[in-house]
Amino acid sequence: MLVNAYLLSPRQREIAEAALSILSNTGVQSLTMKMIAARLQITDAALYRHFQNKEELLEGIALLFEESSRKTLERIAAENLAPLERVKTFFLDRCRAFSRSKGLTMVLFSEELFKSEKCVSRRLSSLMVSHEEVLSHSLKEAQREGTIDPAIPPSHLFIMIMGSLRLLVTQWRNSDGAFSLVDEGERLWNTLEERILKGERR
Amino acid sequence: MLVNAYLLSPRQREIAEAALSILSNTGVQSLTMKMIAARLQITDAALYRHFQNKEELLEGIALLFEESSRKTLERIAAENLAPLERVKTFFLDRCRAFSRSKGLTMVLFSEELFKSEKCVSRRLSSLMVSHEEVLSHSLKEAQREGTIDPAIPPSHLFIMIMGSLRLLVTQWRNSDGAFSLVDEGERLWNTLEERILKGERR
DNA sequence: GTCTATATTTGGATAGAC
DNA sequence: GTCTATCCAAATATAGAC
Repeated sequence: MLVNAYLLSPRQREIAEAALSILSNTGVQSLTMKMIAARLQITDAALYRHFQNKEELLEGIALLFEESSRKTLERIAAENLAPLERVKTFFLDRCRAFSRSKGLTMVLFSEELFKSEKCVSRRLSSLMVSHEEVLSHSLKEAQREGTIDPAIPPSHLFIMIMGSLRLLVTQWRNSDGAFSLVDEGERLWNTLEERILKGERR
Repeated sequence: MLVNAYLLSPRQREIAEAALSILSNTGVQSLTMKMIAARLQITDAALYRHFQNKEELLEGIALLFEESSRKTLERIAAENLAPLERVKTFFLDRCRAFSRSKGLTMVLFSEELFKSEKCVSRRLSSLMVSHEEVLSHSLKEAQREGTIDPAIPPSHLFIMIMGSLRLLVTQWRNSDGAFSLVDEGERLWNTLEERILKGERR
C-alpha cells in the first residue's frame, strides 16, 4: 500500500500520469494495464516491476489527485487570506487544475467507478471529507464575520458552492472543453459570491 | 435499437430492473450479463432472447431512468403551477424518485461510465439537455415575473440548483443513506429558494 | 527494467436441445 | 424462454530470459 505522492518513485509517477492521460482521453473502459503500458511504449508485464497490481497503480492516480488538491490547500494556508477569499481561491484553483488536466476531473467523479478498489475509494472519499472540513471551517468563519449570512446552514453553503463547481466541470467535460473552465469558473464564483453569499441586490 | 420505455416488454422491464438493482447494490463493475441473469435466477444465455446484446440491455436501464423523469415533467406540466413552483416540484420529485431507487442515482452519474455504449450515452446526455431546457424556461419566466433576481445568469441558476441537488444525492449515496434524501432535499430547496433565489435577508 | 511467453479468469455471445 | 455447452476475446498476473 502506498502512503503519499512523495513516495511515488519517478517512474511510478510517470506511469500514474500516463494512466491519467488515458483516463482523460479515452475514458475508464480503456484504462487497462496493456493500454497504460502501450502509452509508455513498454509491455504490460513491465508495469508489475513498479506496482504490485492494478489496484496499487490506480492508487497512484489517486495520489496525484490528492497531491494536486493538497498543493492548493497549502497555498491557501500560506497566504493568510480572509475566510471567503480562501474559499474563492480554492474554487478557482480547482478550476485551473482541472483545466490543465482533464484526467483529474475524471478522478473527481470516479469515486463510484473505483468502488471495487477499496483502497482507492477510501482514499478518495476521505479526501472529499477533508475538503469539506477545510472549506466549512472557512465558511463558518465568514459567517461569524458577517461576510456570509449566518442563517444559511454551513452544509448548504458547501453543497451550493461545491455542487456548482462540480456541475460546471461536468458541463465542461461533456461539452468537450467548448468553453474556458477558468473563465466560466470565475463568472460562476462571482454570481455565487456577489449575488448569493452576500445576499446583495443591485 | 429501442425507442422508449413503453416499448419494453414486461420481461425486458424485469431484466432492466434487475440490472438497476445490481447497479445500486454492488456497482458497475458487477453489472455483467452473468450477474444480471443470476439475480433473476436464469442463465446469461437466456437474456439474449430479450435483448440483442448487452448494450441494448443497458439502453433498457436508460429507458427506465428516462421514464421516471418524464413522469415528473408530465406531472408538472399538468399541474399548471407558477414557474418557480415547477422547478421546486422537479427538485423534490427527483429526490423522491432517487430515494426510492438508489440505482437511478447511479445512472445519473454514469454518463461517463456508459461512454463506451454510444446509444446509451447519447440518450442520457440528450435527456440532461432537455431537463436543462425545461428548467431554464421556467427559471427565465420566474425572472420575468420578478420571483428571481433577473440579474443572475439563467445558466448559473441552473448550475446552482441542479449542482446542489446532484451533490446532495452524492453525499446521500456515499453516506449509504445515512439521512433522508427527501427531508434534506426539502431543507436544501428552502435554503435555495428563500435565502438565495429570492435574495431575501432575515 | 524490460522482454517473451504463458497461465488463469472472466465476460460477452452463439448453437442447438428441450 | 430457458438450458447446456462451447467459443472467443480481453484482461490481470506470473515465470524466467536478457
